[in-house]
Amino acid sequence: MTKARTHVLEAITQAKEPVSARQLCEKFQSDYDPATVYRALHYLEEKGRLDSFILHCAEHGTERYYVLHSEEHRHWFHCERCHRFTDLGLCRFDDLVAQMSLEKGLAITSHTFYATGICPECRRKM
Amino acid sequence: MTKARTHVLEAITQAKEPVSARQLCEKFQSDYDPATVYRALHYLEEKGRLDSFILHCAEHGTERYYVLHSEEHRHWFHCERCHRFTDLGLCRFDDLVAQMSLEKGLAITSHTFYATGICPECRRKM
DNA sequence: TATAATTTGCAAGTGACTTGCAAATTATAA
DNA sequence: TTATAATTTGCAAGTCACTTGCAAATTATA
Repeated sequence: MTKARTHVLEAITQAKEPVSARQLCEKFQSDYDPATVYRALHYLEEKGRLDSFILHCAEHGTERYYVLHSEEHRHWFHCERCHRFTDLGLCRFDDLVAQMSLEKGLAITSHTFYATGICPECRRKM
Repeated sequence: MTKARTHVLEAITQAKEPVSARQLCEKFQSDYDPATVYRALHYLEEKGRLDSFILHCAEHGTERYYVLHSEEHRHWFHCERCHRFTDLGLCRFDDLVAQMSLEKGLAITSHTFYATGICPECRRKM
């Protein structure tokens, strides 16, 4: 592991919620080139240390977010105000997805789910 | 309605499955500038005639897809081989989403769901 | 250590849009 | 129906989130 990769992994470990590539590029802008950050993310995901997903939000556009890899499949809520994520826990859609799969004869290998709205903290401030 | 907007809306109506902006730009490349196609899509969505969502697939990257607007919230399956969509029917996640919302005190205003894998036609050809 | 293999920074390139602006359409008024 | 006002279009350039080529700098292996 090189310094860049170690630092990127540490940043994501400490975040405890999904972090976008752009956030990491900003955080490390005085240490590493964006290309290095992106390459570190690819490397870490390829090595199974990170998971990622793409989410679109009106304010930040379409970005890829990274979390530490886990065997368990989780879903996230994204706050439209503060842009922080809330863990929605382990996936509870497996039965419904299996049912859809059966109904249409599909071989569903993965699914994407996320919820958006306002988190409790932001609601309090409204 | 101008000609461009009418033609874009017709193309989406005939497709009966989500169509990407890029597909429409290609279809109309000899008739309209891509900027016009994009502007027509914004106009039609703004006027409530279209709904859209963003989906990322390995082969086509991240693109916005458009369908005719409907009051009912539906979800789609995207085939990784032929890139066609299969309608998964009306949303069945409302109860689960409400439950997540309650558990975490979130004001969930929308959610995104899509499944990916191989459709029956592509599976037959494997 | 010396040498081989890998990674990094920089700059340029991509893909999916987005925007400024003048010309062409379309809508409204007379 | 035509004059005028408002909107839309095409073109070219710009933006944003990456991606890539290549030589220099690191890191790994002998």
